[in-house]
Amino acid sequence: MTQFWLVKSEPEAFSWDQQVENGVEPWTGVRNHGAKLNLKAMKLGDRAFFYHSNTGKEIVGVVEVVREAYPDPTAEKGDWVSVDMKAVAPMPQPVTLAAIKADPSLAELALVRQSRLSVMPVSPAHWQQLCEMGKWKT
DNA sequence: GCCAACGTTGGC
DNA sequence: GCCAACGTTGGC
Repeated sequence: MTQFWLVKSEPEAFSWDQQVENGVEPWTGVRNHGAKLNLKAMKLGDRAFFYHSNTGKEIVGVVEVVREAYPDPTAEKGDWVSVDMKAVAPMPQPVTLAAIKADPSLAELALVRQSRLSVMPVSPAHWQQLCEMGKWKT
């Protein structure tokens, strides 16, 4: 069964434009145990919102998992993992954090509740709602 | 094993 | 630039 996620990146470090340009890109550098567990739970074909933190603060696109968890090549020690993500398409209309926070039905979203978590699950209901807000065409 | 100090992330 | 949240480190 396909699951849904949200991954964050500071656009100064790695932006949606770079993801689109590269096509498939390893998602490395996660150094938080909660986020690591989420990476490990990702399956081929799962989709994730690509969120720009810090600058932008909005969901800008959708990516798909094309390789499941493997040891993070950028980790010098510890058993951190990476997955490979492929750009699917940009959000026709980016969904801002402000819009998410303004909607009471999204108050349970981990993005709102745990602002520091960089990889988090999104429930199917929330996924659908966020897609509608972003004018996502399925 | 507890807890204070400190560092990092991310929103404002 | 500030501050809240929270993870990590180190003394006891």
